[in-house]
Amino acid sequence: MPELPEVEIRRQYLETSSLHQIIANIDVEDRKLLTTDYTTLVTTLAGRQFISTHRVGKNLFVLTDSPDIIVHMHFGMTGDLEYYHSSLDRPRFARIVFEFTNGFNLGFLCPRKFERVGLIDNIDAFLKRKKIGPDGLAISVEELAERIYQKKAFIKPVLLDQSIVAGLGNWIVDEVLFQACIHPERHANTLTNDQFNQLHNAIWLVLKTAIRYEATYRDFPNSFLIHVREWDDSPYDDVEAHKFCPRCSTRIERTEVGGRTTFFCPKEQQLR
DNA sequence: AGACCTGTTTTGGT
DNA sequence: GACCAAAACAGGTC
Repeated sequence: MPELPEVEIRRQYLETSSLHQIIANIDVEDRKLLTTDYTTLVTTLAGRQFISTHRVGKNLFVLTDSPDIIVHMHFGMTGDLEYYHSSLDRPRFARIVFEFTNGFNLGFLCPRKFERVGLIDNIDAFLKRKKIGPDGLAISVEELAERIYQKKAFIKPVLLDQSIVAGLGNWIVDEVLFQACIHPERHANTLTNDQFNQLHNAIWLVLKTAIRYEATYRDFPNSFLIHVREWDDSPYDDVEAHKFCPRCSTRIERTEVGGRTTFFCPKEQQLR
């Protein structure tokens, strides 16, 4: 699921594959995926080239050779990028394709159509309008504490809220709370200073680890909770082994918090 | 008013 | 073949 680490990897991918090539056309299979009118998108971008990238949370911005023409990409839950040459190699679900004059293409893959692409003219204005908070890797402990401290809701939905801190999705929040030993239903305004520090460290650890392993979950350290998720292609034969806490061997609980599937260790992540 | 919570959207994989 | 997963936003409640 493209959360901050996956979007960072896609950013690096786009940066190494698709800069400094002139855009000839954009092929769009389903216009619902666009947040900008199709004709405007094509006429604005034709003849231009991508020159750099920027990421905030799960949002990828691709800057062009015109300062106020920026492509915004959001990868939804299954979005991906693939750079390819021949149209015969067009990947499945490449519903938006940036065609370059050199014959290469950048495909934006959208299997579930939860993805969005559009033009913006100013990144800061966009972030403000969308109420996107500081990036998970850029936020300081003080800033994090300040923002969480005033919320009364459960800590899990608070961490999922992109206006508090940007880039954390469902599995990352579970992992962060596990690493910080905080119960997902702990009320945000009851956290101690120690816990804010643990939370900040955990966010850093989880995001950095995910980026280092290019978000390939099975490669993550054994100390990670993520291995209990069934969609982790287990490298081990005994799938049952993954249903237990990697630190204390207690059976991991699966519940719903704020309408989202939640995994946690009932022994190490207790309320109060 | 504002904080919080729930429902809807979308489709492929199981 | 029904059901689940996900993020963001709309709409609801108190």
